[in-house]
Amino acid sequence: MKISTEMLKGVLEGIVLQIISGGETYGYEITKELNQHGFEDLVEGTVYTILMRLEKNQLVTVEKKKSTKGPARKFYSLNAAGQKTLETFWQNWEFLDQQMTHLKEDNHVQ
Amino acid sequence: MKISTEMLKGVLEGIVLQIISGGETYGYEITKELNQHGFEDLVEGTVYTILMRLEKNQLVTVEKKKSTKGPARKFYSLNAAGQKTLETFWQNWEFLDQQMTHLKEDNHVQ
DNA sequence: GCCACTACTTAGTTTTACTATGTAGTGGTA
DNA sequence: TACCACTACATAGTAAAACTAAGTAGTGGC
Repeated sequence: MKISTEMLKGVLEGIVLQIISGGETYGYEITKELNQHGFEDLVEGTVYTILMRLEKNQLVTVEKKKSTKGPARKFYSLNAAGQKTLETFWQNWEFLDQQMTHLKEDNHVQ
Repeated sequence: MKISTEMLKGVLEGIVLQIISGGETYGYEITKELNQHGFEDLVEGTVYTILMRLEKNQLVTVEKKKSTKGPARKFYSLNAAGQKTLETFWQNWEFLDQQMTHLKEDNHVQ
């Protein structure tokens, strides 16, 4: 099973924030992690554009570190604004989740 | 609480399908119903574009009926393809929901 | 006659993710 | 040492979906 790409809009940014909140990480690793957790078709390009957006919106701090396996990695961490945004994201998600549950149950005629 | 608009992309079409599956209805009514169920900021224009997409994609049948309160209403019903799409939508939603739950629990460091 | 409410339509914009491609560093191996 | 696989980041252009904003039109009440 894979997730329809349109359904991810507005959710993917929160997902990436959540992963970063679990500990300093970088784009390539985030992509691999998501690929192994249901987001099979997600490619690097998508993750990098999100990371750049997060940086532009000042939700993360970035630190470049050398790797033994390739080019230098850009490690991302959440700052206070990022934490706040993440909390708001989960509140929104939970609210939407509730509405969807109601919608399905209330409206289920059959 | 209102739902962030970006989070709705790809979800709203399923929501509208679900509402129609509960019984023949029309755009204006769907809008009002959603406005009263957490989707406060949703406006008619958005619903109508979705309805036209559903019609274009042949997921619904349309019947025009006179109203005593204004212009004629366009009543929508799901056809077989619409039912199928709705089922797939809920499967996708549930899968995403599960992934989100895992993501939040597995990754929750604090 | 005007207004509120009902009801549908649509052109243009914004946001977000995808497609596709490119650049570059490291280590293994033939 | 030349090549390849893998690691790692960047970005221009496109597509999809919802929003903004404005319009048209019918009905009944005051």
